[in-house]
Amino acid sequence: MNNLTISKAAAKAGVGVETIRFYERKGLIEQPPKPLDTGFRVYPEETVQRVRFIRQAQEIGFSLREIEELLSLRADPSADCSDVREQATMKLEEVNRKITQLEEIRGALEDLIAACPGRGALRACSIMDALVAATGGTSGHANAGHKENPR
Amino acid sequence: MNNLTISKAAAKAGVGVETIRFYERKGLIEQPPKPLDTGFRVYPEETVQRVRFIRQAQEIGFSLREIEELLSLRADPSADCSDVREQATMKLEEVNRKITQLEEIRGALEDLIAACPGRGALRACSIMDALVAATGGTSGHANAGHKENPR
DNA sequence: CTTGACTCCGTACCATGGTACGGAATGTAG
DNA sequence: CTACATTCCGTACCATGGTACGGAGTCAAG
Repeated sequence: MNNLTISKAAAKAGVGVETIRFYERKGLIEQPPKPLDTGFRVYPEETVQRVRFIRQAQEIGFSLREIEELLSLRADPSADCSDVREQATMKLEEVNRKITQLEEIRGALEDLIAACPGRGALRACSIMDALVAATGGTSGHANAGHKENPR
Repeated sequence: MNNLTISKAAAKAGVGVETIRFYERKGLIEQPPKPLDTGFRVYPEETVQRVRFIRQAQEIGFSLREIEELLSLRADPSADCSDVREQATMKLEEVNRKITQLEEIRGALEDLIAACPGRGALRACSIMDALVAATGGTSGHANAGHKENPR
């Protein structure tokens, strides 16, 4: 039986049955038709892919609404390209912003790790210190070393 | 008066007063003591920084609990360095995973944008198509990098 | 000293993203 | 054919992350 029933599709996508149904209700994935003769639906592989994508996108801070927007972007030659293009460009900018923020945090974590066993424990004692040092904190106390990057 | 009352601190951090209080209750930021003579609390600049950090971290998919963990990581020379180091390393790996996922989505968006006005509309018609093309689709997940589409 | 804005604190309510429950129909193994 | 699992569907409940409300105190201006 290669037929993906809902529980098999869910298992393959790494979620529970209820989650699949929930996404169907929300319109994030489409509910396959019920084979008229019998009662149980059969899910295509694509659904599994979509669910996996949804979970990935959630992990990096997209809401289900935003994910729906991402998924509905299609470069259909018959559709209005300039519209799709614009939307995709906006999403792309958002993605780039997120990457930038993550890279800042990455830098701070690296500073923290570097500062830790090195006995010279005066610099970058916390994430906040590392970030303030890196971004040139607006006021108050500041500066310990890392790359300069004043805004 | 340079004294940050709660509403000024909130405005400076770009959130509402209630959000500040909510974070206090959750222990994400500390509540400044009430100056005994008078009734209103005064917030240090650091609180503004922290709140901004919290919001940034939320945008990239960290929960408040995780953010608290991030914020409590301190390379205090008197603390157990190997513990801090381990935790920070785990967070770092998580951050790197997120960056990788974002880069995948970025690649897919770029493919989509590239496919759009170029009338050769056969490749990368949607995010899912672009991702499937990039990662080699069917069940396993594999290499990143988004050129090529062995259809 | 009154007025209006702001603070403090507790409690209530809200949206998002699920998870659980229960009864009826269906499918599949022995 | 019987038993047990699975599906289907609706409704209820849950945790997270806030937002709103209301009463009482406080502060600053006029």
